[in-house]
Amino acid sequence: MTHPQKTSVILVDDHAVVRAGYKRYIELDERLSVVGEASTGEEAYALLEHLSADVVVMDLSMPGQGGFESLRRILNRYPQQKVLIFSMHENASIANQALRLGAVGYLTKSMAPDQIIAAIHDAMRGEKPVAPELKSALDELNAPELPHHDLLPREFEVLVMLASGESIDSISTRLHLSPKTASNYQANIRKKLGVSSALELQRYAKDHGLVS
Amino acid sequence: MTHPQKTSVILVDDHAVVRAGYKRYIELDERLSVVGEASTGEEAYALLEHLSADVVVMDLSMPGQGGFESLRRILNRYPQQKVLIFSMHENASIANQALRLGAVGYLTKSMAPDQIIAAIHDAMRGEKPVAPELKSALDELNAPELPHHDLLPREFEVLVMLASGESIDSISTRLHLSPKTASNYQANIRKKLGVSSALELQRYAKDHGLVS
DNA sequence: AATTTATTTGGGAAATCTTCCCAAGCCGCC
DNA sequence: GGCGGCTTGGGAAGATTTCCCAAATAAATT
Repeated sequence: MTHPQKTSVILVDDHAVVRAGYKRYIELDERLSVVGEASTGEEAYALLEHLSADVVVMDLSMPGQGGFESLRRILNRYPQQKVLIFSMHENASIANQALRLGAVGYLTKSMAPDQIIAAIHDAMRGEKPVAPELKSALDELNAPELPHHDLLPREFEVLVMLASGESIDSISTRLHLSPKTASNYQANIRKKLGVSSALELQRYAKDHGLVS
Repeated sequence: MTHPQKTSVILVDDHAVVRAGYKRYIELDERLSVVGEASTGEEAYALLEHLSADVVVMDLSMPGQGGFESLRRILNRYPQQKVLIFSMHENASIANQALRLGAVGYLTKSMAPDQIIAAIHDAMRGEKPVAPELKSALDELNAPELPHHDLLPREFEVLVMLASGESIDSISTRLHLSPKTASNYQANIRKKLGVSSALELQRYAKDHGLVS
């Protein structure tokens, strides 16, 4: 029997040298073919206007929020597009954000090349391949009983500001609160999360994907 | 005239798919040949016992301090070895640390493939190729009038501990100081660096490559 | 050797921040 | 209307930070 038709793939990675490696491996599988390449999210977005592909395999190489922003825009315009993130970052909270945005899977560099190929086929079959070393961390991250889930809305807001380095004074000004109130929020947040310093709080927020 | 002999290269990167890309590009240049590959620093170190190469091209892909540690060990054992760092991180302070450790150059993923090839030849010629977008930042970083250059030795030590998240208490214990003294150091450090909170201090240290 | 100079160490006192407890105002809900 | 949860901040105690200063030690200079 002749197999139906090849799965088409677009590669997005700002590293030409890396794309060459992906391509070599992907094309070792005769059921796959790389039909396009892009070196930035914007380029990928533009490319999709002219060219459709079954799967977009894309790095999230993160100069700031860049990778996420592109993912958001692509999925906004082409909600059915299967986008597989293939990131350098083995970070559950980044993976979590990407999957929430609608990526169909999240792979990491530490996976063996054939696992990556397998993941592309999995995605075509409707599965949501995730790097095995992130599976448990992801479940953990989405567990409903995490400490920060019972922060009050306002507390959460303050938490994010604190974790991104803002001072009590700046927060109280921006939120039109008395420094006293902001400080009280901080104390409550720290108690609920079980941390005792600004740096621990920042680490908590980073680990749980509340700030980048 | 027949050219002398090929420049031999060992590739070190924990991403098989990336190594494939490097290799493809490097071998497009007939004056270069990839004589070995390794997927970890340890492997590279072991490989060098059996195999010598003109240049080791190595990622610093940083699970913790891993990349630096390997670089340190390799250069300790083979001080003449030319090691070219080819990192994903366009971060001047990381580059700075690597170069101080004795790497012969620092390239980044955003460089064009032919610049990378050129850099390998540069290194063979005794030059120290550095990614152009990092040049100025590196000069900046090594400028002698940076605030942290006039910290006292002990202050510097405390700075590093503070920046990596240790509390005053933990520092005073580990350093056999009174909490009072540690706290005084903190105040002096903050004044000299012109920061006013733990997070700002951490950011300063990160930006200047004092901690990772 | 004697003297300066820089560094390390911490106390005292005041200022500032944090914590803990509590209460008033507000909003939605039954 | 009354109850409950959220937001807002005061009061007071406690802890930390800051600033100033001084003794002890080490290093450098003459």
